[in-house]
Amino acid sequence: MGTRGLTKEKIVAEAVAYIEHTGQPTISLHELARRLNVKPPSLYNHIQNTKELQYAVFQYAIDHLVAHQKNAVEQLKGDEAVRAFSIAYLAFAAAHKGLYRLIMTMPSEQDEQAKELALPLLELVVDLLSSYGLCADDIAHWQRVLRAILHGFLSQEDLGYFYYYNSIDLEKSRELAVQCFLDGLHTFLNHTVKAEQE
Amino acid sequence: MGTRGLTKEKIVAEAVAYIEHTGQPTISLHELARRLNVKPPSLYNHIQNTKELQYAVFQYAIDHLVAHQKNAVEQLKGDEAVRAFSIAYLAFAAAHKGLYRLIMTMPSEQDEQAKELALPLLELVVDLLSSYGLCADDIAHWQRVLRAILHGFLSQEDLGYFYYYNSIDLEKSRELAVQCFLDGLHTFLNHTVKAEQE
DNA sequence: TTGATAAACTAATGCTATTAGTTTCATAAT
DNA sequence: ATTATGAAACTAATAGCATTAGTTTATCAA
Repeated sequence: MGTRGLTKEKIVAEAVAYIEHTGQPTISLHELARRLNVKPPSLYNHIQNTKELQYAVFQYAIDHLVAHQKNAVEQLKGDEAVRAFSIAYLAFAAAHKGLYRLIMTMPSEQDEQAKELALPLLELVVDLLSSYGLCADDIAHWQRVLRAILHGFLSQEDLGYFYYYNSIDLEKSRELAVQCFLDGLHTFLNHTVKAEQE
Repeated sequence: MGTRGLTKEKIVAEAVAYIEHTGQPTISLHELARRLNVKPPSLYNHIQNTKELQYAVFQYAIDHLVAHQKNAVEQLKGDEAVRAFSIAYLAFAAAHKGLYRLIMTMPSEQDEQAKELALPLLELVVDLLSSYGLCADDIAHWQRVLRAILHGFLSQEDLGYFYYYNSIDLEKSRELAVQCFLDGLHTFLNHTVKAEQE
């Protein structure tokens, strides 16, 4: 009993390890305590509640996703950057199922704190689209579209909605989805340019 | 005590009413029993477990969404149909937050039963894209893309990921997303036609 | 050596779902 | 009319979850 070198960092690390291993986005305090050789209430000496733990893991997930994405688009611009970003994004979700599931279930409309934590991801996509010469508003719009496509694809996949037509190549669908975004963006840019010339 | 005219239908109806009212995708048996003036274990005379209840509500949600969508695209074809479908889809999610949340959290990769129930929705989108002259495989791909965009948009919105740049018109983003899909599809069709002519 | 503090503990509460075993009521058969 | 059966309610109990209150222990500084 007494002091055992438990810290918030170790708790979060163990939670992350579990989530990475199982693919589930959460872990119960019971299971977490068991793995740390401690009784559940002891965890409350280091964390406020499960919410705070979730925030910490969410933070970790976002940080890693953002680092992963930054690395993927380094030195790239335009379509090439968008393509690299998309491929990396989808790959991250596949490699870290539990973490991505957390990212895609965690925040809620009212939860300001969680949304703050997710800001870096948004900024990254804004940067990604900055080389197309769009105005700030349009960057905001297209940022939403790109994220909707990528996230929507992953979400449907995860939910099993793409299970039907199983035989049909998922990889090709993904490429088409990304190409669709680029073609849609190009068409928009052409129209915008034309409109400005008149 | 004794018999009170409780049925599975009434239970499901009450669960649906709660979900529609609160916007939450689930209801606890405790709350459900309370609303039906019954003790929680009594519900087990009519349902197997919460899973079965969820299936029933999910079924209801899918049926209504499909009916709503069928009605929206009646008589329409091509881009007009896609646009009407998209607008109606997004409107349904807004009007039935709880039901759509259930649709977007319920099935899981391993749950064959839930995925069966969702099939009509898939078929609807396949029909929607049937007038473009795509081959079966390409319909399957583009069906995925359209659903990814619509669902991804709703999901991000619901999660609060579009909260930033709050001032920027959500409605316009939605229109851009749908237009993006159509432009992407048109570009794809042009390329396909060209390839066939060579 | 002592005393304060941090960090563990036990015990208990209250929320879930669920099961076992019991009672009651309505209906069908005598 | 009476009785018996089965459906549908009940009570009581179990088990898993988060959480709180109150208690003990170990470490570290005075």
